[in-house]
Amino acid sequence: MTSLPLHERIRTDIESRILSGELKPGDKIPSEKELMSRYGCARMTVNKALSALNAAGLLDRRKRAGSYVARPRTVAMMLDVPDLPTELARRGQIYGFRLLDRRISDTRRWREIGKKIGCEGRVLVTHGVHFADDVPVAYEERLVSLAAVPEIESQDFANEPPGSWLLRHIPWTEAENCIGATGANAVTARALKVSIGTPCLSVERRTWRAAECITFVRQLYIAGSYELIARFGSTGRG
Amino acid sequence: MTSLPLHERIRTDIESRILSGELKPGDKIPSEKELMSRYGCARMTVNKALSALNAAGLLDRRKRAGSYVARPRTVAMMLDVPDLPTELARRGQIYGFRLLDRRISDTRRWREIGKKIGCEGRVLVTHGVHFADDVPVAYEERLVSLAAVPEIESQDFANEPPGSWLLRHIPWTEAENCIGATGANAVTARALKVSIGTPCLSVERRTWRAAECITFVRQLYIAGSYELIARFGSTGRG
DNA sequence: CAGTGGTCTAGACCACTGA
DNA sequence: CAGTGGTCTAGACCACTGA
Repeated sequence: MTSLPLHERIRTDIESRILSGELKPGDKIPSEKELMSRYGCARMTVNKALSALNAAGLLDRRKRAGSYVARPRTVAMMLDVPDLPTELARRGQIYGFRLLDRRISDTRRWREIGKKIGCEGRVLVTHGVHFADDVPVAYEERLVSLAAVPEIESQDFANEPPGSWLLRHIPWTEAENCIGATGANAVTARALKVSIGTPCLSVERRTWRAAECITFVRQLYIAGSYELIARFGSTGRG
Repeated sequence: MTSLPLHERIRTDIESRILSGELKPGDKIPSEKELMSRYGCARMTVNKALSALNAAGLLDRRKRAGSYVARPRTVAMMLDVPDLPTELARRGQIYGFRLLDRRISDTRRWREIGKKIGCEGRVLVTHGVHFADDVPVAYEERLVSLAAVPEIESQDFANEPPGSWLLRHIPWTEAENCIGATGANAVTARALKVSIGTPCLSVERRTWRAAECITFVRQLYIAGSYELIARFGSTGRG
């Protein structure tokens, strides 16, 4: 039981009153001045605690009016998007990747490539299959902007799939995932060694670094082989 | 061009050097003392900027050693989990719900119910179908703990599906989603008016309020009818 | 106009930990 | 042991905005 810093104790104190329902949405929180005297500390310390609760979406703070318990919003959950090799290693399975196809395209010739990745220029296009213990689990199509990541042109992905290479080398600032379901088509069914129409979890992700698009990836996971976990909760401060 | 607070300017200044690649993973950031004199400000101001970058995962800070540009990590994304009626209204579609089945079970008799919801006692069990413009989009099985939500026993869900009723009445503090794909079975295929084996997006969610389990829901969305969006980015501070 | 939160200062003490 | 970051203080000025 290591003693928490004071601003953390103030934060969790108020947080637990909100989560327990003792403080309801719309209720007023005491002003910083009042909390100063209640906790016997400087205003900066109270401010740090309330600012954190504000950033976490639990409080609405307005000048002159004060701090109020926020109404619950359209809830956003934390979705863990692990690297597949890392995830399989955690499960004790052996990861493998087979590159099926690797070429360089140009969005000026192939319009649909530009639509997928969302930018113009030369693009590295790869297709491959992820394996767990030599059994196919996912088919992957990936586009990488060579304007943003010129170094990737010299990679052969013999030891490491493109996604893991990117994760290790290229910092990114924004990403968007689109998650759905689909049936395997002729190409993906053959690559995954399943029959056409087999249900698959589809994850499409676009990644940017400071407004410059880096990569688009579409992964198809055979139903049952892989699941995404999303959590919401006060315990999520790893 | 409203002038940003100083700590924000320091933050974005360093952030942009990291994102541009000028500062690479592992590079050392000047100490707070040095940044104080460089920006001509107090240490608290520099600290606020660096702490924010640390919280955002862009810096690793260690005592005595200093602050270093972090290696990009496996990142957790924000997953929007909207209420289905709300989401369809946003798209301009008419929402409908048909209750297929409603009964009360007890986990002491039906063990598999207790395993799903993760608690003991009397449980309201419903099955239903969500419609968009009178077309089925999702099949739903829901369990609600009557110990946690006794009021729900008197609801008939004629005007509102159980999920929306819960969202409006019961605050929750923790939730876990499990997202996968599956093929429709005989029961769900008939309810959704699709053929058996049709790919579906499966979303299972358990919800708790301060360690007390509230509800378990499993929804099957017909492939293509619904997608989940998850985002990550510095712009996500709505 | 008066109370609130946002920001900032110029100090301070401390725990930690790598040189 | 010396430099670093974590925390905290006791002030201050200010912009904002609802009573």
